[in-house]
Amino acid sequence: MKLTTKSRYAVTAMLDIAYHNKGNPISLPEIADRQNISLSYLEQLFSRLKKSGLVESIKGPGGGYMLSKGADDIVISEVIQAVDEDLETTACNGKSNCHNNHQCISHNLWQDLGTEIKNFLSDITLQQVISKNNSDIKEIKLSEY
Amino acid sequence: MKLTTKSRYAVTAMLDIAYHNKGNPISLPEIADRQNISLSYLEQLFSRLKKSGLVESIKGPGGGYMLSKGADDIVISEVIQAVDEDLETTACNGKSNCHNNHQCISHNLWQDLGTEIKNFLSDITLQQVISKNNSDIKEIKLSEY
DNA sequence: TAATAGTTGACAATATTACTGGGTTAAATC
DNA sequence: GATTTAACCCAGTAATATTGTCAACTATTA
Repeated sequence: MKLTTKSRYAVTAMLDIAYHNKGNPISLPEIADRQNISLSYLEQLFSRLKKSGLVESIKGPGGGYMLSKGADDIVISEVIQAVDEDLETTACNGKSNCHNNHQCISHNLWQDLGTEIKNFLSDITLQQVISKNNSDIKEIKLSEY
Repeated sequence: MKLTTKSRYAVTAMLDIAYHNKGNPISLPEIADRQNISLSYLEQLFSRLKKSGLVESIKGPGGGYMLSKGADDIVISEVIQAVDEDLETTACNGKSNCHNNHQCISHNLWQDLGTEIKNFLSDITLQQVISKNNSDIKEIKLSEY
């Protein structure tokens, strides 16, 4: 489970769709403008998101992308995995170049942590992030008065 | 808070030191061998880890690196930040190129999530990861008999 | 004191990844 | 049917990660 600007863009774009979705598809130029991500790059990301079955596309004017599941049915980790395709294998996974036990143990150390991070991101849906943000906004608005 | 192979190497190396530390310093060639990381790269990473005050070095034969604090006093997030130096600013942070509210909201969406991830990694110490792993090992050894 | 094992730093070279730009195809509207 | 809008595809460039090499410098040990 890597976590780079690439995955951030992907998650941000997915959040953008979930947030602005009113039943109609959202076009990439829209997202590119709102999120300051280059259109070309978004296209590449969405190519992967589509392959992973997270979004559906409609061509032509008025077209764009829609979530293929509900926003409360898509977790952050699957968005990240869709664009990263990283199997995250450590060098010592049953291979012969494992000299001793210590090496295996050290490798396991990270894997444990990696699993925890993944579990964490598997517990958060797009909808949860949006809802949390909306309540923050409400608080801000309230405090203005 | 980025999370790349680079930060994984740094965390793994720190875990390696914490795990093998018996009061004596651990040399980078040892770690490079155990973790299959190139020595050059480790040197670069530890240059940063030292600048951040996470490790201390002893030169000469028998030398190497030691944790400058206890393993239960070093959290994962500070290791990652030491090698990544990433301020992680979104494009719309009080800048003038924020066209509308929607853009700000979308940017905030990620920042909320990023904060949660960081908090999560700030709650885990090196020692916790190692202890968890040790108990796993005990279970494995028990099941062998 | 000489030799050795180790850290430290600088730098170049390469491999990988992030990102950009230009064209093609499909659908909708005029 | 021409034009527009948007997805889609492919090549190129820029940035970053990773490895390699060389040269000090430092402490240990013989």
